[in-house]
Formats: sequence, C-alpha cells, structure tokens
Amino acid sequence: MPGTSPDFTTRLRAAGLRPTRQRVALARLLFEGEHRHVTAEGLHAEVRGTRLPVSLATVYNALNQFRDAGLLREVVVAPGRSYFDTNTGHHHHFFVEPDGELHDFPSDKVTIAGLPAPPKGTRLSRVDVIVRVRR
Amino acid sequence: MPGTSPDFTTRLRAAGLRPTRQRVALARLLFEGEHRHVTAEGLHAEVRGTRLPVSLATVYNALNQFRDAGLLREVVVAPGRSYFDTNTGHHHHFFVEPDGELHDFPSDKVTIAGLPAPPKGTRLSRVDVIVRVRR
DNA sequence: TGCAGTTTTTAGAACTGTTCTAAACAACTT
DNA sequence: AAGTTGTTTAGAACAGTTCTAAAAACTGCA
Repeated sequence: MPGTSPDFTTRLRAAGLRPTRQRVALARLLFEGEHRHVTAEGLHAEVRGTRLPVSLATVYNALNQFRDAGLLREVVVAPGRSYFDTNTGHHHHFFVEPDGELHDFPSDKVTIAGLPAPPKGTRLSRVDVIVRVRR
Repeated sequence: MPGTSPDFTTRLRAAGLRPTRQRVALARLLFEGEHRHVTAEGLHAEVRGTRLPVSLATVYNALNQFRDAGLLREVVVAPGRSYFDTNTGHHHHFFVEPDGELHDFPSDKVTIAGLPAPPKGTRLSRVDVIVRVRR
C-alpha cells in the first residue's frame, strides 16, 4: 500500500525534520488514522496517554513545524484558539458555533465565482470558506 | 439625510444600550465615517486622542456589546486577535497575510454553489469567505 | 431637582493560549 | 565514542481578553 506507509521516520525526514521520539509519537497520533482536527491542548492531552512524555511546548513546536513543512494546515475559526487540520488538500469547513466542532467538506462540488482580483501588489494565497452553523 | 443621522444616543438606545459617554465616544469613532475594521487595542489607542478617557476594559465591553446588538460583526482571520467590522451587511474579506490588513469586498458578484447541507441538527448561521493574499 | 435603584466604568488582577529561555538531552556525523 | 548540532523541557514571559469589586454615571420617579 504505497503512499499510506506509516513510516513516520522517513516521512518526517522527507519533510526536513529530524525524526525525534516526540515528533514520531505526535505524527503517529496525527497521521495514522483518518483526517482530524486538533488543538495544541487537545493533542497534548492525547499524547499523555502514551508511554513517552511530551511537553506542551514541544506540541506547539511540532504543530508549527508540521504546518510550516506542509504536513498540517492551520484553520482559524475562533478567536484565541488555533486548530490544525491533517487534511492539507483543497477543502472547506463547517464550524459548529457554540461547541467549536470542526468538520471538513470537499471543495469538489463547491464553486466560487465572481471573486474580485487581489489588491494591487498582492498575489492570491488561499481562499477559505467557513460555513458557520448553529444547533 | 435620514438614516445617516449621527445621533449616536438614539442609535445606541435603539440597540438596547444605554448611551453612556464612553459608548457614544466609541460609536462616534466607529460609525461616523466610512466602514472600518478595528481591533480592541487599535480602538483604545484611538480613543486616547479624545478628551474623554476610556479604559481598555470598556473598549472590550463595548465591542462585544455592539457585536451582540448587531452593530458590529466580528471577523476571525488570525489566531489570537479579533477584528470588528462596522460593515454588518453581506460581504467578504481580503486578508493581507503578513501585515494583518483586512479589506471588504461586496458579495454581490460572488456566488458560491454546491455547498453541502449543514450537518444534522444544525442550521446555517453564516458563510465566511476569506481570500488570503500575500505581498 | 434630588434620590433610589440599576447599569456601567475602571484599575488591576486573573486567565487563556502561545512563545521564549537557557540548560539538559538526543540525534546525526566522523 | 566524541563532537557537533538540533531538540526537548520546565518554567517564565507574553499577548489578548475577561473578571472583580468598588466608584461613578445613567434613568425613572417623586
């Protein structure tokens, strides 16, 4: 099953990151199963259930490095809290307002027409669509 | 010129807010001219140029109350900082990435097709489109 | 207008999420 | 194995925001 290999050591190395125990442990949590959305606090709580202790600072470091390396995407939906998304492909988000739940939806079917040109001297970086819903 | 009346006292009262000196001063800064985007810190710095001293806590209180009253719209574009937009109508945003500049663009011409239905048990609240650009 | 009742403001403390610091440690190179 | 470099860590520091309790201001009513 090529491309799905859970060889996190080489995946990290390929991203230009040393495969330390901590990074491998975090990568395993993040990339082993289905796509997921995590916060630093949440991932830190999760890694506590592991043999290897990982500090909160390391979780923050790793999340930022993974994002910079293109392994994660940061999603800004609520003030004062960052979500990281293991799905780095083209897609958008549902955000369930009071609870802070986040769900992906594919951008396949979604078309956005009529966007104005970027302001002078800027180039397009990304278009985020956040569909906010309430219970 | 009806509808453009700068009678902030009655506008605040209509929104269910007591027209205190501080709120009137802030409303004047926010709603007197063109539409604008402010942060709490920015508005606080601005009101310092006024006769009336207004504390940072009051700026936060007022921004939150104005938003709850529908006078402002909160825009979440960057982690750890809230922007408030005096334009509460339908529109979207350009966000210039490194500097944190925010620009409106009307949603008139923009059409979004193919959005999936909200998850079960939720109803649509708002669709935010953020076009991120870089210099 | 003066007074009572309620809301608002304020300074500062508290809190939350995130980054920094400098020392201990682990990974790579030879 | 030793040396070099990069990483982790606890805790301090920081930024943005909210809370607290007391003082001040708004409002309605006599």
